[in-house]
Order: sequence, then C-alpha cells, then structure tokens
Amino acid sequence: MAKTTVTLKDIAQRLGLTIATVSKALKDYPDISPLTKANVRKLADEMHYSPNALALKLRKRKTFVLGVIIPEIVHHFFSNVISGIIDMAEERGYNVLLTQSDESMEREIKEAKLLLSQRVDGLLISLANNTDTVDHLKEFQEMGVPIVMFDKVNGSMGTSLVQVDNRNGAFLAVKHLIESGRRRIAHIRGPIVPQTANERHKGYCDAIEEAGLKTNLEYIRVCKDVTQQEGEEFTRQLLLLPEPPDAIFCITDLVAIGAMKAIKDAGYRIPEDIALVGFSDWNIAAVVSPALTSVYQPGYEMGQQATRILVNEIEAKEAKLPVQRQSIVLKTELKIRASS
Amino acid sequence: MAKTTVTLKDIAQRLGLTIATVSKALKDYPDISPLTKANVRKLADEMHYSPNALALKLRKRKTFVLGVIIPEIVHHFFSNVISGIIDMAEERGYNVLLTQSDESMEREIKEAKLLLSQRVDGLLISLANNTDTVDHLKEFQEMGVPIVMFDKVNGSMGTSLVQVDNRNGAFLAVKHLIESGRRRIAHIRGPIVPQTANERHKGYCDAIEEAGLKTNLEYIRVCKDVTQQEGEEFTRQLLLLPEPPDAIFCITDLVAIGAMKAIKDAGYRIPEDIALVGFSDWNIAAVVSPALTSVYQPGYEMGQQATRILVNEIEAKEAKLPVQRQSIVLKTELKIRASS
DNA sequence: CTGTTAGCGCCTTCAG
DNA sequence: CTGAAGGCGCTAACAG
Repeated sequence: MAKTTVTLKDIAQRLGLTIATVSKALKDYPDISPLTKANVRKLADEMHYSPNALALKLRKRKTFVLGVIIPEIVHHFFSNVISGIIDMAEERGYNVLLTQSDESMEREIKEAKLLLSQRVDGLLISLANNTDTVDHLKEFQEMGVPIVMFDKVNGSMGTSLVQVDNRNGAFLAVKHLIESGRRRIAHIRGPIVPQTANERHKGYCDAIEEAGLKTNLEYIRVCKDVTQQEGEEFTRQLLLLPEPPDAIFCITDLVAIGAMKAIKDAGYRIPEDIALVGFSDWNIAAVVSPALTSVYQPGYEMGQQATRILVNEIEAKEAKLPVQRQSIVLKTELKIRASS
Repeated sequence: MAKTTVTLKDIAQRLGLTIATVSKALKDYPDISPLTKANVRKLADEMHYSPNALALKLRKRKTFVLGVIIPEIVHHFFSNVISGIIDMAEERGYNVLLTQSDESMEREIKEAKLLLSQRVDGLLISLANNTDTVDHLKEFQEMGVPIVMFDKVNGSMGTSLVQVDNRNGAFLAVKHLIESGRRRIAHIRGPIVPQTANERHKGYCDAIEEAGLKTNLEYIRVCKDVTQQEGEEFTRQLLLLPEPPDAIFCITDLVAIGAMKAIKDAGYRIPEDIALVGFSDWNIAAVVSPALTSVYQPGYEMGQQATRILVNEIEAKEAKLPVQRQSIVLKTELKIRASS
C-alpha cells in the first residue's frame, strides 16, 4: 500500500517521537526504553520500513559496492571469474557493479572513470589486451580505493594480483607431449601483449629446453586475434613445412579447435599423427572429438580469491590496519584427453 | 596529490565564494558572471573535482542503477544477455548491479530484497526454474520500481516481457527434420517448469501434427536437470525401443551433445541413421563433429531490448507519462549444420 | 530515557 | 550577480 517510500521521519511523526529516537530504537541502542523500542519496531514492520541505503552510504562514505572491469563477459573463463566474484562479494556483504571493456583500452578508461565517480569501495580489473599503461587507475590509488588485478595484470602499480600459473601450465602441457614421444612440437601462441601469452610461451620453451630438443622458430606462430580461424590457418601452414610438427600446443582451446579442423582436413589423424593440446579447458574441450587435452585454469576460484583479497584490503584500510599487498598464483591443471 | 576527495566546499573556500555559487557556476547557470564561472571551472579542474554521485543520488532520489537477477552467469546464452544489458545500460547512462540466483528461488528472493534496498531504478529478471510465485517482486511495483522480465518470465504481474519465440523455433526445427524425410522423431524435453521447455515441446507437437504423423509418447523423454548425462541416458533408452527414432530434437545443445555420444557409441551414424537437432546454438554447436544443427536465440539482443524497455519505463514514469507495457518476442533462427 | 544539533555533499528556490 | 536557507534520509555526539 505504501505508495511512497517510508522514512524514519514518517515513523517518528506517527509515534510522536523524534527521528533520532526512532533511529536508535531500530538499531537497538541500550539507552532506549524497551517499550518504545517495541512500538517503533512494530510500526516499522507495518509500514514496511527499509532504510535508505543511499543516505547511509553518504553518511558513512562507503557504498559496499565493488567495481568490476572485465574484457569480455561472453567468455567461458571470464564468466566463471565473474560468478566467483559475485558469490564472494555477496558472502562479504558487497554488491557488484559490472562493466566490460570489450578488450579496448579506450573503453576501459571510460569505465574506470565511471566506477570511480560512483564511489565504489574497491576495484577488480582484468586489463584489456591493448592496455599499455595504467595511468587511468592511478586516481583510484590517490583516492585510497584499493585495486586488485586478476588474470591480465600489470604489476607496476604495486596492487595485489591474482593470476594462474600460465607458465607452469604450459610447461606441463608440453612436457606431457614430450613424454608421450613427441619431438617436433609447434606452438600457436597469442600476441606479444598480454603477459599471459608470453608466460605460456615461456612454459613451452622451458619444456623444450629441459628435454634438450632443438627450438625451431618455424614452429612458433603468433596469433593476432586468437581466433579459431587463426588456429586453422596457422596449422595449415605448419603442415606444409618440410618437417611438419607431430604435436601442436595452442594458446587457447578455440585456437586448438581450429587446428583440429585443419589437421583433419589435411587427412592426418589425431593423436596418432599429430597430438593437440589447448589451454583454458572451456566447455568445448570435453565435447569435441577427439576430446581435447587442455590446461584447466580455475576461473571461479580466481574470482573468489581476488574478491576476498580486495574486501580484506578495504576493511583493513577502514580499520586503519596496515594493508598487506598479496600476489597469488593459482595452480593450473592438465586435463589429459583423447587428443594427445 | 588530492589525498581526500574534493567537494564543492573546498572549491568555495579557496575562492572565497559560497557553495551555492560554485554549484551554479559548474552547472552553467545563466545568473553567474562569466568571470567567476571561468575561475570556478579552472580550479575545479586543477583540483580534480568530481561530483559525489552519492549525494546526487540522495538528492534526486535516483540511482541510475539497474538491478539484474539472472539464474546462472556461467551459461553461454545468459552471458550474452548480460553483455547486451550492460552495453545498452551504458548507452543510456545507467550502471548495472548484477546478481545470480543460481536457479534457486530462495536466493532469488534474497537478491531481490537486496536490490530493492539498494534503491535500484529498475529491475531486470529472468526467473529461476523453481520459482513458482512472484510475491517477492510485488514490492518493487508498490515502490514504483519498473520490472522487465526476460526469457523465463511470468506474465501474471503485468510487467513488460521479452522472450524468444521458443515455440516457433522448435516448430521450425522439427519441420526441418520432417522435410528431410524423418518420420520417427523423438524429443528430449526439459522439465515441466519453466515455461520455455513447454513452449519448445508445443512447437514439437505442432510440427508433428501438421505433418499428420502419429505422436508416440515413448518418444518423449523429460529431463530433470537438462544435462549432457541425461541426454546420453535418454538417447540410450530411445535406441533400445522396438522402433528406434530416426531423429531426435533436444531441448538444449548440451543435451544434444550427450545424445550424440550415445548414438555414436551404439554404432549409428549421424545424420544418416539418426538426425540430431539442438536448441540455443551455443559456442559448442558449431565445433562438435558432426556440427550440430541448432535453433539460435538472440541473447545479446534480448538483453538490449529488455534494457531499452526498462529504461524507457523508468524515464516515462519520471516524466509522468503513461507507461506502455510491452511484450516482445524475438525471432529464433534455425542453423542447419551437418547433424541433420 | 529522549531530544537537539550538526553534519555527509549537493541542489534549488528565494532574497538581497 | 551572489548568498542564505532548507532539505534529501540517516547517524552520532552531546545535552537535558
């Protein structure tokens, strides 16, 4: 029935009390008589009183809102991260304002400005691929708003970081290929930025070196957009080499799917002739045939951890405790399937 | 350098002006001298002044925030919807507070309460599967907060609705099977709620009837959780029938993938022996082999449209214009691939 | 035990 | 052209 929203004032007037008294009664202050407390509570219930979060936020200079900037929502890995963020935020009593940069630094800057003006209590961000400076985030630090970066990070601001062990994941993948007898292992890698692509490339090199295999630069192909089409095209090129590879490690499952198509089209068998390994363990990996071996990265957990750290920093700051910056690295896991 | 946030007051003091004057100067009121305007603006820039959104929201009793409740974020279709919501919200100048119900009515109720207390300007919701009443949303209406439901909706509140044409999509899928010569068409359907599953089932029946085929109840299987496992298990059962089907229409691509496995395991060929069609056109549909025929539903567009309608209702209400409830149905599209 | 006062940061009549 | 006053809804000293 309450057409308009009911405030403390309304309750106070009806009861012939003062706003302050009503406020205290509802917050169970010790210096209010049990009787008035009861009266106030009863009427508050009847009138469906609900405190105005806005007023509280203004008063307390705290919004209980976390800002999130993510490159792409429609992405199996990132949607897992978001889910982890939202669940943990809820657990800690925060809400989540979600934005996407669409892998564009320009839009990332815009969203950052917006979130800052919304007075979020903290920021969770995974950088866009072409983000090459973090100046747009400096203002958060100046305003004392904690930042936690995840997945695609930049350590130069001294913020807490949450990443997965890309290098080790790639290392395990390639080592597995070597142990199953492969010697001519190609790598279809991601672009020079972001960092994640470099780390996976390093892991690949680590494994190759450790095994004493010679590194063949012809076997390295660099994706620009990390698409299925690129996977297909680069694989086609690889198969035309005088010594075609007997295994391919791809930066991403999607790229691996492209590779899979090219390999089949060329009449080779997987894994007999050419083994294939992807990265990320998307929902697609287990359902293609042959099922794709892939490096699983714990997206949900990444979201949870990043949020946990961020809220801890926010609350430490409020309690004037020293904030401990953290940099955590989550374990990746090789899921071996039929393709290798 | 600005350690603490800068307010109108700070600017006013430095310039020996009053808060009111500064406020007006920044908002380009006609009754402020060009000189002071210039001075104020200059200093505001230098001090990196940014209006406190909280204060504005309190003052204007408007948050520019849309609340979103979605069953599952980690879901290819829904993540597309979210992306559409966020992009359109940004275009119209709103932010998005995202929550997930995890397909639980209990959590849905909780999130609704939370969003209401956050004073969102409007609500976008897709109901959880087991949500059988909408009492928890009544309060939004009482408070005059517009609601738009999408995908899994309930028309009983008289809110605007955005859906896809599930019935016609299913109809087209089954008609396509019939036209390619299939006569014994099975349907692995979803549970009795939500409505979407029923509509797809109806579309199936429509096509069967139109073709004058006899309906065989043995050919209908009802999923409980709509999983790949269920698809596999039900298909196995179907293949054991005296007259096994020569085509299967599945409620979801994931279920179809399960069916695909069972069919292959039983030694049948797709599509020669048994044709297969899914629904949703997930990212997985195009990459499995044989590639899966599926009914595409425009998730991104659904998010955009729902948001557009919601913002229109919000702004119509503010302008005291009559609000036009809308119910729109987006077209689905059959993507024919190798499996049929 | 209850009320008064003084803001949080901003906007908007209404005076001067 | 500028300032004073009141208020959005709530909290937190400090009085009484």
